[in-house]
Amino acid sequence: MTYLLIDDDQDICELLKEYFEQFQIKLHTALTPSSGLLILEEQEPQCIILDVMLPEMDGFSLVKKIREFSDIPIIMLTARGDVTDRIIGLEIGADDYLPKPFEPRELMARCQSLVRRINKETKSSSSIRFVGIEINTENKQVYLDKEECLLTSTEYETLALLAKNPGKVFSRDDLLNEIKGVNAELFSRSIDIMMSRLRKKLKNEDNRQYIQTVWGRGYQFVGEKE
Amino acid sequence: MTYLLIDDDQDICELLKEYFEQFQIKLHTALTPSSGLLILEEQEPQCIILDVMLPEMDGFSLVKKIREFSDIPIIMLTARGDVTDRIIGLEIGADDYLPKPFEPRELMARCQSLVRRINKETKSSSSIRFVGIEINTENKQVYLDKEECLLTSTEYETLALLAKNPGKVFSRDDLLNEIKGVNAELFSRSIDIMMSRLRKKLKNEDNRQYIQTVWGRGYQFVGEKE
DNA sequence: ACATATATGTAACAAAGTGTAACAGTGATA
DNA sequence: TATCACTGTTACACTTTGTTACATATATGT
Repeated sequence: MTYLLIDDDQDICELLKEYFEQFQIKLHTALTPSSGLLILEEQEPQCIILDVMLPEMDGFSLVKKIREFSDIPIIMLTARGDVTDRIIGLEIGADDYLPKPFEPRELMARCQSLVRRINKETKSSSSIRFVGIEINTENKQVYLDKEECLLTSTEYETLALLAKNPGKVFSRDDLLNEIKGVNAELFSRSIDIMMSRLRKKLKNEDNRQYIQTVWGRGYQFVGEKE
Repeated sequence: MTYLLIDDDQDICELLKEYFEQFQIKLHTALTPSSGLLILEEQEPQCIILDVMLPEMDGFSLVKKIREFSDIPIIMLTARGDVTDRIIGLEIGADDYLPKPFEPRELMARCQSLVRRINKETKSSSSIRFVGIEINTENKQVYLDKEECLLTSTEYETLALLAKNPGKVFSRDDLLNEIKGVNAELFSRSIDIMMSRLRKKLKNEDNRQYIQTVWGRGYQFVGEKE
């Protein structure tokens, strides 16, 4: 678990860092929005805690900026009693707020509640599900419209890798490295052949295409979330 | 939009019912947990607002009960300043709380924030829709008057980029950078050709032009919102 | 109005990337 | 050994994309 706190009060940063550590949560802290954005990119935290009053840029603008590229849960720290602040924050895209001063325990509870909810929505169980397909990563079986679909191990690994990152484009290199482990020869068509075989097996009645070619770049998984 | 309020204070129920109506939100109200559960089953609201103090059964037990069969967003109304109440609520599975007394506008903002988040996570609007065209960004398919329109990956990416920013003009540079990633050579006509091909494929019966040339500057998407 | 320079639309061609059938090699198993 | 499932190679057809070339459209100066 990694969270990010953006607050210009060094004392609060230190305090919360220690408090969160007790619960095995790594709390990265940033005193300015710009350094916060950097950490956000590098560490990919599960949750952001944000003070409304910040140097450089106020908290609302920062929320807007983050929302341009990420759906990460955001909790804002506002001045007590300032209702409009809280409403604006929520309307802009924050997920929660906490009036200052607050108890660390409450902040923790709110973070965990948010993160739990998001995690449940996204991954949760050991199955990756999209409309018409279920990929059980535990016993490595694939179901097409509830029908079991028999894949070879390579086919399964490839599909699972793609489906874990829907929309992400994997080059043939990436795939060879991820699946075969080593960097095999690049001028091989083996990936193409495997994709062809995989696609043939994944044909269901809707004629849905789960694996899509991105010309000149590789392959990607596409599917509608259930 | 349908929400459910469970509160034994008849006045608050009436007040909020009227307030929410202004925003085209149907607020069902229940004075007791048992009747609340009934409504929950029948109406399938998108969000539940719950008073902590209730007859029959306290709010926390009710949250637990609801959580046994549903992940619906729950907002709890607590007595002001009672931190433990709020923490317990969150830990048990509520998604948010609001201390009494509260402003209706804030309650509304919190509800909408929660519902928006859930909808984004699950299904809902992963499609960009305009009159006569639908761009499903999840499975990357385009429909013209409900008819599937087969685009190549470059064509799709270009269309999606333009349609995500209707009215915004993209220069050929912008497009090359966004689609190809790098800043390819500028004196190429490849974008023009692709637009030509894309336009040809996007011809529907109305002869609507979704992609418009902005002379000397680039291209933009135009479409009527449904 | 006209000429000129510059932008854009698109057909036709060329180059590169991809799909897949058919065959071949590999290793496991009986 | 024979069999079988799995994976990779070759070969060829097809798709996607970019280039050239020319027609057309727009802006600007005289």
